[in-house]
Amino acid sequence: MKTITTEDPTGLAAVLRAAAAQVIIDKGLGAFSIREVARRAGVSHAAPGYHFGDSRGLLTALAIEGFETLHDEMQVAVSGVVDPIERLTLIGRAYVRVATQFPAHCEVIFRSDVIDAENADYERVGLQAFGLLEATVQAIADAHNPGLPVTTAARLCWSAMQGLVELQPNLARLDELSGHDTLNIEDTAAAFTALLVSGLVRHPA
Amino acid sequence: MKTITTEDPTGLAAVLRAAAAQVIIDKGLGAFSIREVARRAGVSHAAPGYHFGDSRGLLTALAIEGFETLHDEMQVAVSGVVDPIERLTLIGRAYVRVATQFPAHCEVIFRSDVIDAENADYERVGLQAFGLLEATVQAIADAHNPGLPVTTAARLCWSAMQGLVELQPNLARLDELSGHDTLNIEDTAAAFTALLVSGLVRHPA
DNA sequence: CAAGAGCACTTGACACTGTAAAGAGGCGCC
DNA sequence: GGCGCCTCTTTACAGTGTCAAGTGCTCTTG
Repeated sequence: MKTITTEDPTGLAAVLRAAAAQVIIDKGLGAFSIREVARRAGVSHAAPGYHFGDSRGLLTALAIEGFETLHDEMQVAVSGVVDPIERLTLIGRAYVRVATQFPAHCEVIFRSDVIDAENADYERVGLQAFGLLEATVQAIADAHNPGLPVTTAARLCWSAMQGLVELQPNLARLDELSGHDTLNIEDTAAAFTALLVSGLVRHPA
Repeated sequence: MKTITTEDPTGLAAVLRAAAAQVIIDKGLGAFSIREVARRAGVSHAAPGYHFGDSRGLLTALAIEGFETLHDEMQVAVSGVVDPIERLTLIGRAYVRVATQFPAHCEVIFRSDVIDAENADYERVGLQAFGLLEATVQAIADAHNPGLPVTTAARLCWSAMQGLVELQPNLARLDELSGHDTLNIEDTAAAFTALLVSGLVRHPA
């Protein structure tokens, strides 16, 4: 289990990843610059190239770290919890929490225009993380709805959480314009999960 | 009603927008270059700067066009349909259809790192598009579930669709790896809507 | 212990980028 | 006719990604 290095990373590669994340946070992915990363790490402008090939390689490494953290945090969040619906809720919360805590990593995860989405490690950790979610949805199906199309449902849950993460700035702005105060993103995720579980339509009891 | 100019745009600004979209499609947003846009439009490299200020301005213009098209297409899709659930399904289909048809525009819509998300027109057309969705969810609540938290539900729907659009390449790759064939994205959107409406859990009848 | 090999970088170079400033040409209007 | 504006072009410059070559350092091997 390897997560994002937050304190005193050893090895230049880890230092560079951390610096890259910070650059994305400070200047945005659109203004990301590999030379700026090198500058912050206190090394020559070509050092990142040695470790990661090119900027795509560096960002891919970040995406992999992000997926790993996502998987680990979701795993930790559900440990000891048996009720599958509760597990799904905790997974959703963990998802958006990681996205909030490591915005740079999560911003890069699905941006196939700047990362190498066919990287073997990327695919492996991605599958691993998605597998965790799918197993939980499967457990819900087993317990409450045998006819549920599990794969589709799991993809819907993932889409909803990723969509929430992406839309978050716009939703916050929406709240700002309309006056009501913004709901915590983790609570929004929990509210989404509740709706996903029970549906938009009230069924006859 | 103004949509994306697909044939013979008049005026350099429109030509530049169209060229920009094509550059994003061909080289990806990560490799987007304003000079390349100018080259394709057959003008000097500084011409886009005159019309849009900087690259952020150009991409913001694209995002606005995207929101407008989204709104118009969703509107057209539901015209004449009264059943709110059917309307929601059609809106979802329209959403992913537009995203497929104009990938460059939709790729840029929520990327606040490369666009100016506080642009007044951007906010206006965004609100307009979201309003259409929210009204439909409200109609569902009125007809089938008065207790539904409409705003949250509408945001969930939007998140799910945007998430689907973003995850689409990964989902397709997932299918590829596991053998089954990929479902059409529009059909996936419809399946998502069906699940959103009825929920993950089967309720006692 | 000296020679070599390989690793982890640095230096230098090049083509390309975004953006600002100044220039140029055409057009309508007083 | 001259003036000013609108629309673009030219010129310039600092910054960028990436490649090739160079540099020191360590570790191995004879």
